[in-house]
Amino acid sequence: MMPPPNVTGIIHMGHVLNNTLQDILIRFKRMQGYEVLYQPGTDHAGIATQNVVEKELAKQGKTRFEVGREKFLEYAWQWKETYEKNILERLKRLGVSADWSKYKFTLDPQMVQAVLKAFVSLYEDGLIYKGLYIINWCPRCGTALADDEVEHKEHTGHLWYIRYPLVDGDGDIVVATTRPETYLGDTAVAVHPDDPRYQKWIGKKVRLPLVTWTRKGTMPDGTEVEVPPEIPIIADPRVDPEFGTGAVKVTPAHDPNDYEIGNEHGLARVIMMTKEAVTNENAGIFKGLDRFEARKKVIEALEKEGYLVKIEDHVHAVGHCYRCDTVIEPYLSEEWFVKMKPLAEPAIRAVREGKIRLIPEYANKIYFNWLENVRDWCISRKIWWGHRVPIYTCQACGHTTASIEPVQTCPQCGSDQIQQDPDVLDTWFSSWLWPFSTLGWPYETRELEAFYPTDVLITGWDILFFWVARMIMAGLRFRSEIPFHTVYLHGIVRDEKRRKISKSLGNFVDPLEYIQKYGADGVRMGITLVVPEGQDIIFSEKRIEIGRNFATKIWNAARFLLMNQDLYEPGELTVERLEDQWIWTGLQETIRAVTQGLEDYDFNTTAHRLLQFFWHDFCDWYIEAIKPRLQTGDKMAIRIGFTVLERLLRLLHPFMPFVTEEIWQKLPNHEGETLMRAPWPEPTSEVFPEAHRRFEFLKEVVREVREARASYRIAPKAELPLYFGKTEPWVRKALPEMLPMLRHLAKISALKEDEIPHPSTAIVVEGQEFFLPLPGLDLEKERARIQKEIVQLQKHLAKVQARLANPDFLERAPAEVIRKEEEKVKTFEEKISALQAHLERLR
RNA sequence: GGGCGGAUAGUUCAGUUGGUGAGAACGCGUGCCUUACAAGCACGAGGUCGGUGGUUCGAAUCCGCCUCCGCCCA
Repeated sequence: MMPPPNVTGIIHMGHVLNNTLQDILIRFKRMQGYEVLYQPGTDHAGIATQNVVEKELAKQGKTRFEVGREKFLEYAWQWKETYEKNILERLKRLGVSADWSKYKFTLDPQMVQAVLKAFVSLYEDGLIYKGLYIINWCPRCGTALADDEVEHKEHTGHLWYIRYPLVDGDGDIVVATTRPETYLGDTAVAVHPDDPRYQKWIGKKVRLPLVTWTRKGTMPDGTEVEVPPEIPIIADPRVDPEFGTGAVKVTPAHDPNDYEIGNEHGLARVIMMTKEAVTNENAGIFKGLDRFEARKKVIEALEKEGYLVKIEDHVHAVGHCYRCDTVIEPYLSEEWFVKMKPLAEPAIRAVREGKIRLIPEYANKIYFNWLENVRDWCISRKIWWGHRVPIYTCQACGHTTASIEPVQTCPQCGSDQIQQDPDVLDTWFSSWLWPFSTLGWPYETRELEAFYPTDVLITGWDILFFWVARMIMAGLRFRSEIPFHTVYLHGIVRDEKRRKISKSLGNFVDPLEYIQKYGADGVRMGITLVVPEGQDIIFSEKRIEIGRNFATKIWNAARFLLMNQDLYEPGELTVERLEDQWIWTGLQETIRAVTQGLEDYDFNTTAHRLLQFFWHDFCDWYIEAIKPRLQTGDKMAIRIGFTVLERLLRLLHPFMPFVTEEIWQKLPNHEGETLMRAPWPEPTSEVFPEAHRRFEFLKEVVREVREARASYRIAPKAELPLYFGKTEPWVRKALPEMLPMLRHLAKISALKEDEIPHPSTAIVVEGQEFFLPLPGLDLEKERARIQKEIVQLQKHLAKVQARLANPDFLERAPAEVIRKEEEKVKTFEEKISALQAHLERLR
């Protein structure tokens, strides 16, 4: 199931990451033979889309109110068509193998039915209610936001200390506030009940400075009242005595905390600004000012009249609209809410009981922490683009109905004066139904039967609460079943400076550009190679360069083998030679590890493992090792080469579908029509651990020879003989067979026995001794080098010996560990004595 | 204020249940156009594993405290 991108805009690297991971899983499962459904779609993104369309209109000098609701929605649909095309094109270019015939948009007629059904059902169950509450109001978007749509940012502001004179008698009380302008809406001053400083003040009254007019307010029970400038001092335990002076102003209509306090103490709510954040009648002489302007004017006036005691710098969190970044105004407004407690409990249980697994595991804690403290969900938005609230109110008798079908006549009084609620629903109110609405719900379809519950959700951390938690609630509520058994959460894609990607920062790059420059495979592999589990991704173009380079490497390796295609004849594999047994064994391990890695959602490690094996085992060693055989027309070498390549292409296909398919089509030994549907490889039991070990030994010898050649500046093309020193019989038997390989890989001309060349350098691998003759060797330098190495080895040896000399270690460490340590001693000692012997020889 | 992460090579990150002589990629240095690949090949340099105390025969790994960074919720 694809998390639907917002149809508002263009997709970015976050979507690329998200869809790449999903597609890897989908292709993997498809090759394993499962019937897979990769369900695509897009989201109408209410506020976001409304914003961009409004901006478009503004360019033409119009507002949405001038064009009207119907016309505005036409514009919005046009917008959707354009961007939808744009998004789908990019996903397809990335190679996303979704079932495009099942594409859904959250405002499709059937999706609308789903929303209506969900709303009415919750309403009838008493879980949806309307109320006048403090909500987060975005004055720019002109709508309420849910709590989690507000972004809190640290902001260095001020703490203003204002003096409120006592009504009876002398003296005054000083309150500290971060939002002085709202004092015009104050209806009390509160102190902590135990605060000794203010005991005698409780119950008295103070007068709001400069306020000479009567303000209009509403009591918690709804009755309208006139509020005088004289306000009471009350005691409430919510007041923090440490904050400011310990006395705070109470503004129930403009602060969520004060709202609570006001309810408890029966305080009036005085709204002092409009929904556009401009001061209203209640602001008296300050009426008609923008909120920030009002703050300035209020401060000026208070200071002039001597009511301002002092100003301090103060850092505090300020809420911002997550869509337009405007400062949020806590505001009293009539909105629709969903009761969350009854929905949250089953959702908590599903995860706690392990029915749903969150990856990474620590996401559980965050999930529980949020759900256990969840607050009711404000779902109405005062915008037009979205699912309209299906509430119908009779203008005649006031009866309200929630209905799926439009209501024409009032079921109570029969009047046809019916008005539908003008608000639309929060976008997430449609997306939380996504796992089953995309399968046809509220209708019982074949898809719903076959694919619900779904299996895996892959999505970003940032929408764990917005979306994931709510989908779990909705699934359990409306389908009585969890929506998916696994949720994989990935991080946010950031730039090199760890900033979020956004157009306004100028660090946004259209993924299409990357795809054009590095190929879809390069982009996919590049991002997979850098995605850590659960953490943010630091992305830079360099990363996909690696993916692109790997794709090129695959292509070149395949090209090389195909160059030798003439040698190929189909037939049984005879895996006999050391290098063949080595690569074959490695392949089986790789198949096992990749399969397991994908089963475990370990994308990053698996991608690295594949790259490592293909590039640094298959290309760097195996292909190089068989080159001499190919020159002599060895048919088994090419047969095994193609077989290994063919298996690797299958393993790589989920990650890099394009190159792998292209090469696979060219291979002489592929079976079937398309790699996409080729069966996933199974490891065979035929492995050769002993051969594997010996080839690793050979590699080490080659590396040591190369190192010696490099450090003594032997001409790259000059061939040297390699002399056996003290070696075990198998080495003397195996290496002559390997001579063509040694010649090709290490420029060894011949293997010689039973004599030690002089001067020469010693090579000791696993206790086996070799000598490389170096005619012009600087004996002094060489001795110094060997001496240095001996000292190093002795240091390590001493450490291990000390460990073995410790009786506690011998007594308590497991036998296996002790054995390993003893082996180390042997290896070190062997190497040291070999080097010392060589040192003698160089005298 | 509450919750959750992170700190390992110049950079981005791996390091399974404690048993390593601490790894990779990029970057850096040196040498190579070796008839698949310079988007490449070979070789190399580079780390007191944030600090501190503890548990242990043994700690990058487990526990306590501290410092710094990030995220989420109030």
